[in-house]
Amino acid sequence: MKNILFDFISKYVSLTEDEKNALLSLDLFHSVKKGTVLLKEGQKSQESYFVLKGCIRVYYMIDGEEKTTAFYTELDALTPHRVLDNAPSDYFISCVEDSILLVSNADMEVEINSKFPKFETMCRILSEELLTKQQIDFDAFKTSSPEQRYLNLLQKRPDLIQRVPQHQLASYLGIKPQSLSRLRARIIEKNTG
Amino acid sequence: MKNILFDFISKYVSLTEDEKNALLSLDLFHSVKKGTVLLKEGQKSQESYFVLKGCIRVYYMIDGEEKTTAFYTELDALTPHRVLDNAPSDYFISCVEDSILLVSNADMEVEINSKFPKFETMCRILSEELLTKQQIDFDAFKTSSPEQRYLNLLQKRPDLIQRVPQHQLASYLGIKPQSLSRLRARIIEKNTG
DNA sequence: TTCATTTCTTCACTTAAGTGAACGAGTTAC
DNA sequence: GTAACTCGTTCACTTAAGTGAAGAAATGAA
Repeated sequence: MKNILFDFISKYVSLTEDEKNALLSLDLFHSVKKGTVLLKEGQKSQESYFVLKGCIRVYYMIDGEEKTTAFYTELDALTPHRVLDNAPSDYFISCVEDSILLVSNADMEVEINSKFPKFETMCRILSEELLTKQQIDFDAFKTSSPEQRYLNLLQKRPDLIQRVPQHQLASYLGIKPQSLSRLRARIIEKNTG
Repeated sequence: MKNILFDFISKYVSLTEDEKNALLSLDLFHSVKKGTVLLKEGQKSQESYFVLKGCIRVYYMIDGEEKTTAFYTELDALTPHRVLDNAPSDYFISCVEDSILLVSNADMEVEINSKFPKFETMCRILSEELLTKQQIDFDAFKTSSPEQRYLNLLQKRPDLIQRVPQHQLASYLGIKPQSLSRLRARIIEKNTG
């Protein structure tokens, strides 16, 4: 697990042994069971998550229905956006699979940033990358139909289709589970006959 | 115009007269006619835009159809995301109305940032704000139907509905102009009885 | 002004997603 | 082991968006 983390960081900044040890001393690693809810609607989100292994999910509860808006898998970082304005969350975060997460809170970030300015640099770069990815994903979603979104997902994140329940995948694509079933049948139909 | 800019900046950092003059000496202000295309698909985008007056629009050309993904109006900032990885743009930016824009390029930003570190601070805060807004908008889009999106737009940006052509608005909502007409008729029907 | 173009709406028809119900295949709990 | 639940699929029906055509209104250009 340590290696996964340090390999990831090394893409952005290089760390000394001291810095690595300082990071490890913070007790960042957490094992989380499938189904665990990390953040509930109404709570003030204090923590950021980095996925080392497994999958976590963001969803809203609207008219009694879950609406999934994002999945985070290996090497994805999730900083709840309400952290900034400190308003209570209007969504949930939960664990799709048994996962190993790196969990940090604001205090830890202040501590590590003050000791090692490198981390701030890395965070800035990461947040710019995130913004770019976000914009590209948003544009792709807006400019395509549910079927195109599904085919796109099949290309870009084929693992998700295997590891995530269909009804969560459906709402991520902006449709109902029944429609996803139909849509899949339609695609198979096209390719077979 | 100058005042609009400095009032905006003062929300983030306070500037000395020297700094204000340095900014003004850069010749940032540009008047742009309605219909002008600021960036074409295939070009490498070098410029960032800040809208002082008017409205600009981002759109993709897919199968010969324009798909509008964003409108930027007074006090909105648009930094084309491909700037970061320097790949050619896959979208267009054009002027919806006669507008007054603040246009900057990478060279200017380097110059002003090196002279006045305050600007870098402001840019970091702005980019965090932008990421948060983006995430909220994306979630709202994903979790709602075209009709809900239209009603939401009516609440949040009623001016857009007046100043933007319906067919651009329609593609922004993810539907065809005919469907937007129908949708509007349906809403009026409901409210009338 | 006049002609042409763009823009918006309406209509009839097609296609795909929403809804509610039902069923079988797993899973989980007791 | 069995009952309860979850999950995915299918079906029939409803609703809303896509499509192509047509026409009225507004806009722009010669």
